[in-house]
Amino acid sequence: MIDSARLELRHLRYFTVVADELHFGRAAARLSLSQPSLSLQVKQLEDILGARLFDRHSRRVALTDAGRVFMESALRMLRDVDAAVLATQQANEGHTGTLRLGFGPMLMLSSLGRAVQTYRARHPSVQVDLRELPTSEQIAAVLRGDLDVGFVRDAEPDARLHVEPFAREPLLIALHRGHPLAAAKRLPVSALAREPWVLFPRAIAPLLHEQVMRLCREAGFTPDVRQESREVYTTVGLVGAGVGVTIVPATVQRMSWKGVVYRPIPRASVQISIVRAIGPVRPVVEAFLSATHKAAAKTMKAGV
Amino acid sequence: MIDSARLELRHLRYFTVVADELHFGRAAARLSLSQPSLSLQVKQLEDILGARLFDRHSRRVALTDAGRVFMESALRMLRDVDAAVLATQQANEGHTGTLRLGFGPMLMLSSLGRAVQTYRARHPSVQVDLRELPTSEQIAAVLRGDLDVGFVRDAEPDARLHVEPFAREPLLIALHRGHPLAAAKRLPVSALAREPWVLFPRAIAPLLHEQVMRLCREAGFTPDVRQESREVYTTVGLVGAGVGVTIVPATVQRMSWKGVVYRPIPRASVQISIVRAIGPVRPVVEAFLSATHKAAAKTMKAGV
DNA sequence: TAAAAATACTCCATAGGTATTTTAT
DNA sequence: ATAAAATACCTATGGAGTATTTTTA
Repeated sequence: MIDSARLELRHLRYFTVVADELHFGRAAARLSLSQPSLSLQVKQLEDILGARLFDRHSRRVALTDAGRVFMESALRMLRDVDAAVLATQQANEGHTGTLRLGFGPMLMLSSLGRAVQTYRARHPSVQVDLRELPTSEQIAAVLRGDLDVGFVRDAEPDARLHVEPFAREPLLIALHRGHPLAAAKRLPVSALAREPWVLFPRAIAPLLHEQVMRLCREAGFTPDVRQESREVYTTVGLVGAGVGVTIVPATVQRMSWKGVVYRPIPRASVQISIVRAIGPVRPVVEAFLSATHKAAAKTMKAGV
Repeated sequence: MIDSARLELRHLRYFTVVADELHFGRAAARLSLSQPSLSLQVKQLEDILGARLFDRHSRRVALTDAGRVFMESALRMLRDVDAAVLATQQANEGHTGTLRLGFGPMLMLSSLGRAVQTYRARHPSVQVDLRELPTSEQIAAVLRGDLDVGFVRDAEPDARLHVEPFAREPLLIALHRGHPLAAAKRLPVSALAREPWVLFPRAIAPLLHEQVMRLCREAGFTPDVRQESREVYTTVGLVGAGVGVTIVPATVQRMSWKGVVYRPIPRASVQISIVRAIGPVRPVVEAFLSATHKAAAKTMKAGV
């Protein structure tokens, strides 16, 4: 007689109050229920369990041994129910869960890093997985569903993706400190026309690559790329070694590499975009995005 | 909106199947339910929780983060429910709980001890509390509800108590091994007429005391009690020290005291009774009593 | 005798059914 | 075009109410 399928939380709620009051009348009042209805439900519970839970003497109600055992379980289960409801609501509001973020080279050293730190502090129950990846890999991961959000420097329009601006990052000329041009505080891009260049391959970040090319074109030359390098770290290393000059996003400055100096390029900046798959957004992601947008607005105002 | 009071186990049962199948139609079939009814109940659950649990695409159903969180809790709670029902039934059938037994001096060394050992082995989840107490204290404890069952050697009729026979215990003459009478293998009670006696006070066990007196009366004398002693252990010790002779229940022989010898008294025995409060009997007690009666019947047959 | 639970009934809220529509692939 | 969930509407089980009886201290 595995009749426990008929058991409902209602039975537990009623039972615990009766067990607490040891008086059907008072218990019924506490439950805003009539005494006969309550008696019936308790009786039904005893029937389902196949166990008597109360000893009814007309002047006194007492728990049986089985009743005491069931009372312990019932109280724990009702507590668990509340906890489960709460946990579910927390998850629904994006306060718990896992957030998988991708970001382009060194972007964690930019304002994005501060935004993530703030978010983590305010959502300690969210596990944030961070992965530094080139644009193409971020986009592939986002499309596969392996990544919730990507922060990329050169988002191309894509029908399968939702792209929105996050921040702008100035571009800088990077050159060896011992280089004759390093003497000047301000340096036009045109000054780099005759210099050997170090640059990442186009495939790594097509839009950024295009932008660098445009800057050169506007300065009246095509850069003489002597050395390609897939990693910014390597690129800057090569500049520091005097192999050539290059143009990098401003955040790279944070990694103050010995022997490399940076010079601003007025009005030249790259767009950092937030990339995610179209369609429904998980609550954790939703919460992160809204927090991030607020942070972005703040840094905008602060002018950083 | 603490609407979780509307939550029922039905919701959990339905939800877990849908979450398992990720298909409302198949889940409904597994639950022997129509698809619309199931959809409605799941919707109601989502309303109660204030959280969406499934992402419904017309060809595919997927759990949300909140749904995954709730699924874990729901499965655990349903397991707990079954466990609670089982534990309650176990308690109801007397397989768990606490059994508080009282017993007269040394009775654990008699067949009662074996009965208790057997019961413990067969009911390992029952906690058996044992207390050696004189008759009067056992009766008081049983009446207070501090003791479930008492095993006493001299149960007087009492309207507030339920008394039934458990076993009979022969009576023995106890005397010092160096005593001249110790030479005889068989010894009539009348031989003790001129001897000094050691005996417990009447209040300790009125019926047993009365029985000893009757045996002496039938042998034609009144015992000359030189020393009273409340504890059997002490009484036997005094006999061993040569202070006097006495009559004791046979179980006392088990404690083979140096210098004390025992001689049978034909046809003289004391009734060991099971004493408990009238009224409903807890399942553990019920199970113990029926086991004990079986054990008693067996030792009867075996003639021990 | 009186307090308290159990019975006997009535009612309606809602779980569940059937038929159909909507939706997204 | 079709599979699958949602919607609309209906039915009936059973939870809850009122009135009353039964029980035992």
